[in-house]
Amino acid sequence: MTVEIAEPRMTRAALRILETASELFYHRGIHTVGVDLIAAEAGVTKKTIYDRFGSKDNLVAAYLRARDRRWRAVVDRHIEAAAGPGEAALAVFDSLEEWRAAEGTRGCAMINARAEYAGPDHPSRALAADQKHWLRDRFRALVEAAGLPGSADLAVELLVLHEGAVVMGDVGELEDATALAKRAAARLLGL
Amino acid sequence: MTVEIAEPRMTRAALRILETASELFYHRGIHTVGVDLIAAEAGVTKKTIYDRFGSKDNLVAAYLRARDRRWRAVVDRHIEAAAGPGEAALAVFDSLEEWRAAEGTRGCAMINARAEYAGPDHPSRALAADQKHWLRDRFRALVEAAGLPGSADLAVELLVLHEGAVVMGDVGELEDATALAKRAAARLLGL
DNA sequence: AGGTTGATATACCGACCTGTTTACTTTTGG
DNA sequence: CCAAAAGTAAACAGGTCGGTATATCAACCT
Repeated sequence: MTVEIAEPRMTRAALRILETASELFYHRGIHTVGVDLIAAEAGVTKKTIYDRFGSKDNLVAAYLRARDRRWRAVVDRHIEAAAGPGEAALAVFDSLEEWRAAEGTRGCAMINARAEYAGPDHPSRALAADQKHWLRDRFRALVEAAGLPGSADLAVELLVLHEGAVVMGDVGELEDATALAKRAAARLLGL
Repeated sequence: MTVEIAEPRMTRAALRILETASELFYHRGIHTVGVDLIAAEAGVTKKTIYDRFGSKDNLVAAYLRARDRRWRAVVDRHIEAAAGPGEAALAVFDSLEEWRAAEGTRGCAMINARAEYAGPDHPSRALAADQKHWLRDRFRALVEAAGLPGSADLAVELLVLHEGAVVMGDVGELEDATALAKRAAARLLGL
């Protein structure tokens, strides 16, 4: 159930558009950021945006997809750098801290996009499901490799902890939520 | 740090407005629901809405506040019905299932509102912080009453689990996420 | 009885937002 | 070298949305 969207031709201007749109969308929300603002901020005309991306919706989808790709790369890097499968599962929580330090603390872009576009047809729905399933499968593979029983359930538990940490890192000034989530994950894994 | 908003006079029409607005806001998102739609759906004119609530922002704040009150009542009922403090902490996860069965599965209204209104001044920010702090404090009191050490950290861990369960109950077709979160909470509590 | 209050009905305004169009200039690759 | 592709510039179209104005009607409470 992978999600496919027609990839626009990524010219230099298109890259600049995507970068600034990503910044604006994530930090200010999608519906509050107009195409005109993106054009002005990227030093580009609206025509170029519509020539490259066709519609704001397509630009939003491209933003979510690109961000997802970058995030998965960060997670994978932390997993591969870990000493063993158990440590790798915990390292995912470290990747969250690194990701947040670099990207900001406005929660999960997928979840936020879902909140803005409630309809069942918007790409953000499928993209978010994809992303969460991907992380759950990563957790499951690691838990299995660690030789722990009940890997399917345990993977979902880790996923829930992770998503909770993502949310609570934004709301309510609980900066140590991620560290505590990691500690809780370790106890759940018996480490 | 409680949040105060001028309470509008809750006439019968105002109640109908608030009810239908709550339904629409939660299930379709806030910015996609126009004031005209709310008026039509509630069988009320726009003037009545503005006479009662003054602005859409005020209506949104009233929606979030009312929903928060109802939710806290459900949680408290489950806590009070539990046999002991440990069971009460776990019962919060049962209250989530009841709440979701009655209200739907579009995640936390506060978090969703925060996603739509990114600005630091919007009431949803303070309201969400309030709500999460309230639940954390409930958890902390219960963990303390159960005589468990490290109650402050444990409370945050339970809160993270809870918020993760709220999110994952919506995204990614993981219906058992809440039950698994409860199981994980039990293990973290040593129950 | 009558004035205050709540509500209806309807038209309207200004701002904003997505998307298009036309005409012109720059870049770039075969 | 030159044509195709990419981008600039600026105006405009069509629609939506939050909010206001005016005039009218019905209920309620001293």
